[in-house]
Amino acid sequence: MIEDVSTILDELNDAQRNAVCAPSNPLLILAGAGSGKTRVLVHRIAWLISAEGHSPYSILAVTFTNKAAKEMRSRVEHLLKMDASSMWIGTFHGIAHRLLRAHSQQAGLPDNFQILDSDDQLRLIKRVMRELEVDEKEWPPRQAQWFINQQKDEGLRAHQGPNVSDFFSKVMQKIYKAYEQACNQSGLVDFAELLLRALELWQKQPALLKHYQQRFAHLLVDEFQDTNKIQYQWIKALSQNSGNITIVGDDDQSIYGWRGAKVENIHDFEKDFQNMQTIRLEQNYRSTANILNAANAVISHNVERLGKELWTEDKDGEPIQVYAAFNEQEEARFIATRIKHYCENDRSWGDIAILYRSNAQSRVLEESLISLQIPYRIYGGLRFFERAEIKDALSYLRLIASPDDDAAIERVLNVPPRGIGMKTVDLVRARARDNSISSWQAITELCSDDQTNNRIKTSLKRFVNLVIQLQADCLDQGLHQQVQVVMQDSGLIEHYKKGGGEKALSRIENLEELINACRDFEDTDLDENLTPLTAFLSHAALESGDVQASEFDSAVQMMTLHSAKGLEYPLVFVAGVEEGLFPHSRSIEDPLKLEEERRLCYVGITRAMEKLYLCWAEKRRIYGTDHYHSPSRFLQEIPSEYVQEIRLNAQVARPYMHSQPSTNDTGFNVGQRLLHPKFGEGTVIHFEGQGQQARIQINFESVGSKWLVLAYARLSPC
DNA sequence: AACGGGCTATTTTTT
DNA sequence: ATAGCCCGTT
Repeated sequence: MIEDVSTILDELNDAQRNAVCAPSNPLLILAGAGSGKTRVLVHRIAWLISAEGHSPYSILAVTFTNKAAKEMRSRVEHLLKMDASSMWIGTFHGIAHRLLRAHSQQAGLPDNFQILDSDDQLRLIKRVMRELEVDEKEWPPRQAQWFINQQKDEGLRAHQGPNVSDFFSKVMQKIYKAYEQACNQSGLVDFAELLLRALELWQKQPALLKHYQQRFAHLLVDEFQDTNKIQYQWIKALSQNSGNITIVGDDDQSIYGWRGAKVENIHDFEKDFQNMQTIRLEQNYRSTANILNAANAVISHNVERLGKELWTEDKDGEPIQVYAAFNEQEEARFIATRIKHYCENDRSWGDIAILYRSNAQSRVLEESLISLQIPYRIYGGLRFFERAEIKDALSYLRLIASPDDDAAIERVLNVPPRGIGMKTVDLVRARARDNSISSWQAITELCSDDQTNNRIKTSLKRFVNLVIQLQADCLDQGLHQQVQVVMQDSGLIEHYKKGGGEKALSRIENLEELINACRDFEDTDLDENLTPLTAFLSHAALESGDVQASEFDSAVQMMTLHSAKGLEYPLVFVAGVEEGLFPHSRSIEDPLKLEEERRLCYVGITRAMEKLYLCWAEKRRIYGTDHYHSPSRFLQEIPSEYVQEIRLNAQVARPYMHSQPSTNDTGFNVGQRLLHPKFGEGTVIHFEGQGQQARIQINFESVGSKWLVLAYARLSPC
């Protein structure tokens, strides 16, 4: 504990200080990018404890990602020089999980419930659909998954259903119902369910709610603009009485509307909580003035804003470099070359980030980096606990914890292959469905049923015995021994070894890594209410874990704009700043989605501390076909005084401001507006062929895109 | 059970 | 372009 509380306020600016020691009333901190948001949150926690004398136990701090939670915890510990491990700092899901474990009975859950990640969830949905005989071609399981999660995010149970009862909703609803039943049958809880159950716990158990309202006298919520309906309701229920709630957010950085986040929650907060105070953090400590001004200019084109303008005491810095490339290869080559030069001047690879709108863009960039021997690290992709071999091993562990876990059974019933084919699996499923029992129970029944074919019986019995044997062998074992036993005796290791080649090798390595992960876990937090195994399984599902492998090597960081939120780099490249890609073509039509794209652009720009490159390519190959794009409107929204254009390639002899893409012998240009006597106005998007054979592709407002033979089409510019 | 051909979808992602 | 997935064949 620190004696002199004023140290908490040292080195804060006025706004930050006001936020840190604001009275315990509803407090909204509108914190712009790079304005010291986390800092304020951490210092406010410290203030509550040290200056106001509140117990650390009375504080609940909620974040969205495990990374943010970890960082907050360690910074609180650092600032207060105390152990914060007993404090409740965690993700929404993590905290919901903890509550549900503590009150599983009252939440209507079995005490050994398991968590389904989205992959598990999809598999289960597929299975349910097959049982309902819903055609997967016609009704993509992904869509059903999306529907179910969306319903849950809105707080709707399967029986409540959407107001509209069109055919689509009816089918989806049917799947939702069956899925819900399957989850309950097997004691399975998906991510959205964690949140929904946690909310229902408040609603159904007023006494319990009251207890936690008193317990958590101070609630702090990070990245509030990302909360969905359920999360907000949960927060509200917990803190509305006391009003001791601090939320930190930035409506300009709301980029997850597409997955249920509601910026409107910030507005509702104002209505729902009396005496709310708003504090704006507008001084930016990250970027040069040029970068900041550009970001401000872009975001000012949005209508839906609470209003906030970042400023800095920093110097102007270098102008923002806008590079027009001929195609994506050239763009990539340019970026790689610039990186090479930058690092010759004693800068580290790790100071650099390449950001892009969609993951598909990473490939070309990667190739260029490789050819110039630049080390890089790509974010995204499969994480450790999502790898197939890991999930197989975890499924066996889940069966030890609870054999009724259908999702786990489905996964490993025939992995490694033990002669349980589709036919047998169908038999099991049918039995389970008809008798409303779990797959495990169905298998046991089939094994003792004289009707069952002997061959089938033998293979099923082998599986049953295996699981029972594993359970027995693991009984008094430590966690990592359990994993070891399971992997050996289930034949998983053997199975993957047989695969041969590079892939098999890395799989084995991963499985060995799993044992290490268990060892590490054993040394750390063991929840007294849970068996180590259950705790570990939950940990695996809730913290799927970044690939940490290359984290310590200095490498150029490549990631999507979305995953760059919260990070900062001295040098940032944004690749593919083109209409149709960024803003994405699927967002261009809808003004709300377009604003979200613009916020994404704002996030991208504000990642840069010293130097920013915005790159676009005139021609880009997407899904195997060439597309001609004009420079993104976001580029044009940056006043030219902050920008410097780079044109190395003589072929692109055109300033980005006035888009006038590639000419060819037709006399028309890509991007040009044309009038057709029948189809009306449209934009040229493509050419093909020359002379009499020349064809032109035009995106008409009335009929969409069409290929026309130039010699016959009576086109006129407009 | 393993392989291969044809078909399809393909923004963003955490938990 | 390409990866995943289904279905048919070996």
